[in-house]
Amino acid sequence: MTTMKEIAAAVGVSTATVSLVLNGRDKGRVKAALAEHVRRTAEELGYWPNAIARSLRTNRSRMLGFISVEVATTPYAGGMIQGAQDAARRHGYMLLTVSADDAATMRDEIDALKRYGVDGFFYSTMSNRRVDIPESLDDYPLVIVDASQRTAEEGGNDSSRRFPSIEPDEFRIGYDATSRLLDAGCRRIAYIGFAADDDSIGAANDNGATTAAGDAVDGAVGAARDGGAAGMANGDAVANAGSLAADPTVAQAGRLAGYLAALADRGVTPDPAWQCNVGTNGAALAAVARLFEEVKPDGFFCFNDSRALYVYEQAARHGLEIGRDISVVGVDNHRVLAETLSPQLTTIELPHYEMGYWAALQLISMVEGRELSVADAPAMTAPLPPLEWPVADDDGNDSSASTAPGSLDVKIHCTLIDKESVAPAAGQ
Amino acid sequence: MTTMKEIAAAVGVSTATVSLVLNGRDKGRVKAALAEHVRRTAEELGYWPNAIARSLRTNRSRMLGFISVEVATTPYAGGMIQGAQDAARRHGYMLLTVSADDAATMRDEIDALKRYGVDGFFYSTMSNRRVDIPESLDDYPLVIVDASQRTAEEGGNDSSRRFPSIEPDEFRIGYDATSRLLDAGCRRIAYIGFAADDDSIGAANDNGATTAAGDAVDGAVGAARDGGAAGMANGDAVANAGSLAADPTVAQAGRLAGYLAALADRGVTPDPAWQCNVGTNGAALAAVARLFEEVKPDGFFCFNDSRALYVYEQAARHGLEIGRDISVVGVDNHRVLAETLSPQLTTIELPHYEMGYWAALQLISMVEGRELSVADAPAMTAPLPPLEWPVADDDGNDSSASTAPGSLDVKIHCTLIDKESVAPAAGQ
DNA sequence: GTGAAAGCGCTAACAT
DNA sequence: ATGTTAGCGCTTTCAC
Repeated sequence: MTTMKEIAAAVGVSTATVSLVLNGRDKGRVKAALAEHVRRTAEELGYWPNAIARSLRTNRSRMLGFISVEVATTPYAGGMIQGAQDAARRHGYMLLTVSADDAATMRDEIDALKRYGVDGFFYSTMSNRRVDIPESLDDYPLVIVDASQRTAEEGGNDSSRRFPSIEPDEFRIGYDATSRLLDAGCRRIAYIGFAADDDSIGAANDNGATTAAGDAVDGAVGAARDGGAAGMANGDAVANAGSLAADPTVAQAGRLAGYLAALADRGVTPDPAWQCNVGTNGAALAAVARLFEEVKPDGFFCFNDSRALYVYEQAARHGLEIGRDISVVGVDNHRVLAETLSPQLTTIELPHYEMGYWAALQLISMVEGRELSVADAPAMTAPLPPLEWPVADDDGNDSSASTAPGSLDVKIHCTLIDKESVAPAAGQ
Repeated sequence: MTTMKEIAAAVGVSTATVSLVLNGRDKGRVKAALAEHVRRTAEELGYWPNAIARSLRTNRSRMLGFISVEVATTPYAGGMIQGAQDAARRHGYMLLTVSADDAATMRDEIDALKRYGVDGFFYSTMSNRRVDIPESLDDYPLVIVDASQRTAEEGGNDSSRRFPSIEPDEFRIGYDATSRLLDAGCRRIAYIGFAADDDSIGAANDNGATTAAGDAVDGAVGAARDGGAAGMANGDAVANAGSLAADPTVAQAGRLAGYLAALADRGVTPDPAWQCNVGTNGAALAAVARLFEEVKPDGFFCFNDSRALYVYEQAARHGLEIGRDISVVGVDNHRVLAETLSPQLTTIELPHYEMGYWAALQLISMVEGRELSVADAPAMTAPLPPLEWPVADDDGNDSSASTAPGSLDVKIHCTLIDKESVAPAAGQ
């Protein structure tokens, strides 16, 4: 491994000079010809800076910790990580990815990452929800991906800093999907939503509960429409305080609110019986079967593509052809299903890659204390909002951080990919 | 951040003494009482070693590079990485995960990882296949995960070292799955196999091609049965030389061979028409539909759970109940589908977590030049073979590496999870 | 403009 | 048995 010392010896200068030149700080300090000589020699000798030595000296590692909850079971985590990695690499950073499913592991992993000297953190979850950021991360630059921070009023960490986050615009997902179905002529539009498995029977399939849930979310429509995450501070979220387990309440409430708002805007009165919040497997399939038999919807908006599968199964069972007899729009959480059904299923794509990319740019700009150009982002399907975040001063005090604007929570628009699962003018 | 210097000052000894004690090298060098004092002070001051400084000094970073091809699109990569990470953490290592889909990116990522000073590499692919390890990795400890190395005879890098690898026992997957169906009483057992999308029509659905393919694989049965990967050195693999793209030939050939062998062992003569190698989406669905109509199998062994979906869809369409009218066994490549279908679909689980875990133990043992205990592996469903690999000497020469035994390719047994999709005694 | 020197936090060889 | 010293490769004053 070539070192600066060797280059210095070869050229006949000091290592200081080599360092200046190779770091581009030679402007007006080193004669151009000499600088050129140094650069050429470095090239010839195949020199690469030793990242570790540099880190020791500068106290910057150019490494970023990517903490995610439940990567192992999350098929789309890869896209997010890939996006973050691509952006990171482009700016000379490397990712240390780590997964933590419980508080103890989380603490250990954070400690480990700190000891390895990461410059900042990503904090990401398996499904969009409100999270508490561990206090031990308070002193570091951090960006939340596919989640947002629980406020103190919601029972969150009140001591904690406010961190920027990026998440899908859940309300708009529901709104766009439902609008697409309405455009196609559907009038009895079902929502196959999310319910935790242990109460998949309860919620939407029993009439009383359905109405209650419908009402609760109904009240949230106005707020959600303004881009706020109000209405998600519900009992469930609070009950799950401190837990790292899956809890897609934000996604569920947001998409449902969008669904209801779209119906309302088009003068369609939603029937609570159209809502079918299900868990997985047999019970879910049975619930969807009942929906087919009792409600006979002509359109289906599915919380995710995994749930769309139940609709496909039941359609087959009932001899209905999707894209002719009924229409289906799903949210593409799971790339696997895209592999199997993509040419058929109209989906709203969750821009995991883009969120990861954006988050990395944001994080690096925080770490380096300068704005980053978003221009070089490759193949970004979703528009990136401007980066903004108060910068730490030299003492490491992020003086203005605690007063950071709420707008740090960026909601990213997700595009609808039209496929044959939606009939031009559906009707049963 | 507390440093050794501060501890040394507080205790009144030199940093050298502190270093010895804190690294457990004080046995017979430092008085027990003093050592205890040092340890207590370190604890009180909240000391944690600075990994970067240590790395600079020791030339070991305790970081491992995890190179994977196409993580972003691979839902199960998470499990593998999780396994590797858990094992790594347990031994004080950290993972730098990186994904590369083309040769240029691969080169860049490898360079970057080297500069960050990783001690060794994982090399993993999206689906079990024969790979060439980039020559630039020849000087590092490396373990291949869910893949194996192409030999020179197969057209591989002849200059390269032989690296240990871990992969599923594909032959046995096919054998076990098919045996399970035979046990249940199935006699017309279809194989829904893998075909690249662009020729999903060609191979198994046209009679001539089917026979040819069947024959080719047939010849490989004997070899595969012995645990060798022979028969996989086929035209496809060679044609894909140097490409990083998906090419599940090993998995496809292995599972098919196992399927054929199981049938043969039970005296069932396989009909080439039973083989239905498909790609994805509409064409795949149509091919499976034809199979249902023309062949009417009573059992289905599916290359993966994604392909099992087509069977579920067609069963629904034909009013057949899975687990009563027909039986299905799939390979659980995609955890997402397990979420949706697991209580129904009998699967052979690919032990991604275990492979990652094993690979990490193997890699760390290579890095540290000592055997690692496998005893502490948590929840390993598959038995781990003993770790073995020649150790580099002090000069960094891995003298014996080039003569490493072929047994370094470890095939891991995958367990079958019985679910209701297989009828106790099926028959149509 | 350039070089000498100090030092980031740690470990290991070499004194005592 | 304990301490002293040198130095990993780099950056960064500060002299010249």
